[in-house]
Amino acid sequence: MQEKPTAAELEVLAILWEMREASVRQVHEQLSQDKETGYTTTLKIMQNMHGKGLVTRDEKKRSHVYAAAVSQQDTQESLVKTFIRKAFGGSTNKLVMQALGQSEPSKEEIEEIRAFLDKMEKE
Amino acid sequence: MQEKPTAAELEVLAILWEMREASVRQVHEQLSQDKETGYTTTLKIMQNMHGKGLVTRDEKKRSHVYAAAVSQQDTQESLVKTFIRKAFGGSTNKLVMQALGQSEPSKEEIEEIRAFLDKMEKE
DNA sequence: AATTGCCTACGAAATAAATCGTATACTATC
DNA sequence: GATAGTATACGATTTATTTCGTAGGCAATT
Repeated sequence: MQEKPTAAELEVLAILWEMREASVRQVHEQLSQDKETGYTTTLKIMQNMHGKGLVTRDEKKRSHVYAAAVSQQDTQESLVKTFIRKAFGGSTNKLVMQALGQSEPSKEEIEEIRAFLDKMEKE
Repeated sequence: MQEKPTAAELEVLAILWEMREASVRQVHEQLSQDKETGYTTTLKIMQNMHGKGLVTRDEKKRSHVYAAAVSQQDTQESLVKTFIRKAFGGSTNKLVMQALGQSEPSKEEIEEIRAFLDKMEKE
């Protein structure tokens, strides 16, 4: 089973899922649009992630090329599972209703959920 | 705005929301059903929470009586908001579908969500 | 009044996570 | 081949969180 990413690691994963692959420099440039942070901090986090197996890296080039080693799907699944357990006593429906209730969804978004429910029910 | 509870603090809050009010001893007995932990650890966490304003306490009795000072609703709202932003790039629908998709909801649970959507749409 | 048991307070240690300074290496260009 | 620019490695520091030992107080029982 994969190691659970920390908050900082998750930010890096989000960027890698988006870009498919990237150097530390590229990731850092993305990151620093949102927050003030040093280059070596980003580097260290990505090195840690490599140690944990959360990312792969290609060391052929001088500046290593990183890519996510865990899928967004699997990671989100694991995060949601933990979150439901810790914050909603294990009730998925409570989380879902809380989330929908506070988000003021548009008609289209509501329709999307309905369609999803219909599809689930068929299986 | 309320301080965001840490993981350990959230466990205590969950118990206080359930019990309405409780001594450290009572909370600790609940907690230690799930995990091995020392009494003074629970005590310290609850003292910290008092310092942060997450709980109130009545010191009249020798063993103080604690109660949650933040509502379950508000706390979950804030946790969900942060979680959607960090783990789902801000998309409530993605979270909702991920959660439903992995939970194998029963017919009743699906109906509950449908009813909730209907109700939301009316408002 | 001494003993026992349970309580709070408090500081400090242990653990986890994030941050960054500095050393060192590679590469292109002058 | 010296210099400038950019890379990685790595240890140390900082910050946040969790854990718990120990001291001192109060109250019931002997």
